This record gives sequence, structure tokens and C-alpha cells, in this order.
Amino acid sequence: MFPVNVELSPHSISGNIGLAELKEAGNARDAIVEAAAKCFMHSGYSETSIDDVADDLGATKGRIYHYYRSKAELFFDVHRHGMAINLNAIEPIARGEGSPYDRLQSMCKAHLANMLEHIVYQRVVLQGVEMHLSSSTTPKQREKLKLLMKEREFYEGLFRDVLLEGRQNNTFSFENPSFASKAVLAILNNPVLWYTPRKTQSVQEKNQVIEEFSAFAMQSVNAKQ
Amino acid sequence: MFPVNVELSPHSISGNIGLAELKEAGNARDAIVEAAAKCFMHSGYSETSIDDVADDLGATKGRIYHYYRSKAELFFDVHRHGMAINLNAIEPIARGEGSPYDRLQSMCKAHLANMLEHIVYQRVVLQGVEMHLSSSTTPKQREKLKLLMKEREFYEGLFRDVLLEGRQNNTFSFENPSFASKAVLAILNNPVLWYTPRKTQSVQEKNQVIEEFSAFAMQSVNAKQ
DNA sequence: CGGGAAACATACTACTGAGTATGACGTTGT
DNA sequence: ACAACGTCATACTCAGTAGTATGTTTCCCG
Repeated sequence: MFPVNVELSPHSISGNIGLAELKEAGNARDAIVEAAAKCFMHSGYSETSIDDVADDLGATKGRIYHYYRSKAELFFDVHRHGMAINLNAIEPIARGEGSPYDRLQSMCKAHLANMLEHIVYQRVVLQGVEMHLSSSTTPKQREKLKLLMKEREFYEGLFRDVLLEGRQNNTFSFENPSFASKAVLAILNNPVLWYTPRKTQSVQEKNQVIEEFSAFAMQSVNAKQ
Repeated sequence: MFPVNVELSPHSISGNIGLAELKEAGNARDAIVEAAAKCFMHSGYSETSIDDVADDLGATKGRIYHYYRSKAELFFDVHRHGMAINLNAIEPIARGEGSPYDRLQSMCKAHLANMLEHIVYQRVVLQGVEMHLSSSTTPKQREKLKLLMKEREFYEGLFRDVLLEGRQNNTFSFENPSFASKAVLAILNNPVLWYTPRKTQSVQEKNQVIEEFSAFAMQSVNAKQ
């Protein structure tokens, strides 16, 4: 991650260093997404104004509307960002080698690690679920929201598949696979609702949360090695 | 328990407020609360206007502002309503007779039954949590929000106490009691995010959800009879 | 029966905030 | 050197909505 906090000061001196970096990776958008994530996490979607995000950037509306057509699109992009983080971490594990037990455990721990590390994005993802429940926004944007939920369901499917595979070995036991994956993710997502990173002992704390909540998740489906 | 007591409203004595409120306090407020709950669930807090609630009532703003000083207070009342439903159902069980195992299981099933039955209110309660994360509203109303969270924590404490009691017998096993109660409630609350009541087989469906998710919750803390 | 208070409806105000139109500034290509 | 484009800032518009001020009806109580 790049904590690039571009101070304003539109002097374009220094030849190309700053600008080159900005342009190359499309970092202008990324900076916006990051600021938006921070604001959305802090104040929620509706309570966050575009001006708030702009302030956080040290810029104005113009900058944001130059890259995003609407507030909703910005939110969607933040959401996608968060989901991408999760998918990149979990999908390789889910499709990798190892027993269902080992894989599920790895997935749980990786997911929890993501929650605690990228909590800013993850809370936005949760807000996406809230938004889904609400009958939100315009008719056309509901399509995009549907797509985000598809992603989410795909992600849940990764867990469901491992669970199903493990049920064959009697590694796990449950009735409804869909319910089981929902229960597991409910536990794994819970920490984002209350966890706030502290400077001191941050690592210890995190490990404790990861260990315990992955244990809860595994036990909830009656995992046996 | 400490039923928080909101100062406006011409009634509301200091004692226990449970069902008495429903009867005595007149249907006017209750009708408003119910309509508000419906709207808040459907569109979320910020997306719901007072006029929306009024429309649902077949009335106008005047009616609502006659009983509630602000939109936030209305929300708080809906939240309290939801919490009261839960407390009335669970507290007797938590403080009642029986083994920790039996009590926790009863609590889980009762909580789930409440979720599915009063889903309108329960989703609003969840929004309350979201609001808590956000730095919301005016400085004075944050106090009330704090009180709601106190209620919520009290509720969580009921689960925590039973869990602690059961850990002594090796009925349950976990490290951090606070984490354990959060994990259990995370599972129990999950169905409100996706459950939508259907007319047909509604009873069958509900029972299935209740049975499975209470099982997940019990297993998550390694419950053994 | 009349006066007053509760229970609303109606008609405002005031303000926030999303989205736009346009201009300013720099960069790049030729 | 100039034209064209990308990248923003500034200054607007305008719709939605929380809250208020005031009128109107109904009901109760002496």
C-alpha cells in the first residue's frame, strides 16, 4: 500500500518524480479511493459528502468528479477494491492443496488478517450489504450493486465449496451448506464492527483476534481434523 | 436492567417498561414507531425522510413532530423497541433455572425466533450499530446513542455470563469471554441480513433456520452437554 | 355550552449537498 | 509557438428535506 498523502501545493517542479508516479499507475484514482474509504468508514455513505472526501484529499470536488461520474460510482469502486483484497488472498488458498480442514483454517486466518489490516475497506464492504438491503439509488445503479453482490456471493462460494468437500470426509458437519458458509463468514466479519487498531501491542492483539475467531469459525461447523 | 428513559414523551415512568408501554402509551406513538421501523428497514436511516414515514402512516409531518422532537429521537425509539423485544424474551431465560448448556441453547433459539419474527425492528437495531461506528449526528444525541449501545452491551452480557458459568463445568470452552459472546451473537444475528419471510412454509423455513443457526452458535463455543 | 388543550394538517423557512458549467493552468505533440 | 488535451479549481444551480410557525379540528371538563 502507498500512503501517498499528496500535499497540495500544485507546484510541478521536481521535473517528473511525483507526477510520473501519479500518472503511471493511475494513482490519482487510487488516492481518491483511499480517501473515500476513510471517509465512508468514518461517517458512512450517506453522511459523507463529496466535499468531505475532497477535503481529505486536500483538493476540491472538481478533482473527484473528473474521475468519477457520481458518488455511487466512487462507493462501488471502493467496494470493489475491498473485495479484490479478499479475493486475492483467499482464492489461491481455496483452490490450493491441502486437506479441507487445513484450507478452511488458512482461509479463516487470512480473511481475519485482511479484516484487521484493511479495516477501512472492509467496513465499506459491510456498508455495501446494508445498501443492498435498502432499496437504493437509481434504477441503473442497482445493476452495479447487483454485480458487487455477485462478487460477494462468489467469495462466499469459495468457503462453501471447501465446506462441502470437507463434509464428505466428515471433517465438517452441517445440514445446509449455504447456511454454514454464512455462519462462518458472520464470525469472521464480526471483528470489523468493534476492532480498532492500537499502536502498542498491535501485533499481539491482532494475533489473538485471529486465533480465537478462526477457532470459533472452525468449531461452528464442527471441524475435526 | 436499566431501561433508559427518554425525557420527552408524556408518560414513561422510571420503572420497568415492557409490554405496559404497548398498551398504555396509546397507539399513536406505536403506530409511528412501527411505520418508522418499516421505512428505516426498507431504505435505511438517512434515506428515509420524515415525510416517508408520514406517508406510510397516511398522515403528515405534523403528526410525527407532535410526538417526536427529531428524526434521531424517532430512530432511537425504534431501536429501544427492538431491544425491548429481545430483552423481554431472553433475560428470563438467562436468569432462569437449568444448566448453562440448556439456557444458552434456549437463549439462542429465542433470539433467532425474535430475529425472524420482528425482522423489521432487528434490522433497525443493526443500523444502530452502523451508526455507532459513524461519528454521527449532534453532540448531544451521541449521548443517547451511547445509552443504546449500553443496552446492547447489557444484552451481550447476558450471553457472556451464561458462557462464563458454563466454562466452569467445561460445558463451553474459549479463551476470551467477550470474544465468545460476540461470536455467538454474530451467528445469531446473521439471518436478518438475508432472511425474507415467505407466505408458504414460513413455519418450516423458520424452524430450519432456528435449528441450524443455534447449532452453529453452540458449536462455535464448543458446547458439550 | 363554552373555553381550552390535545392532536393533528398546512404552509412556510433554511440549509445541505449532489451534480454542472466553465475557466485556469500545465503538458504534450508537432 | 501554438493547438489540443488532460487535470483540476471556482462558482454556480437546484432538488430534497429537517425543522418551525401557525392554522384547524376534535374532544374533554367544568
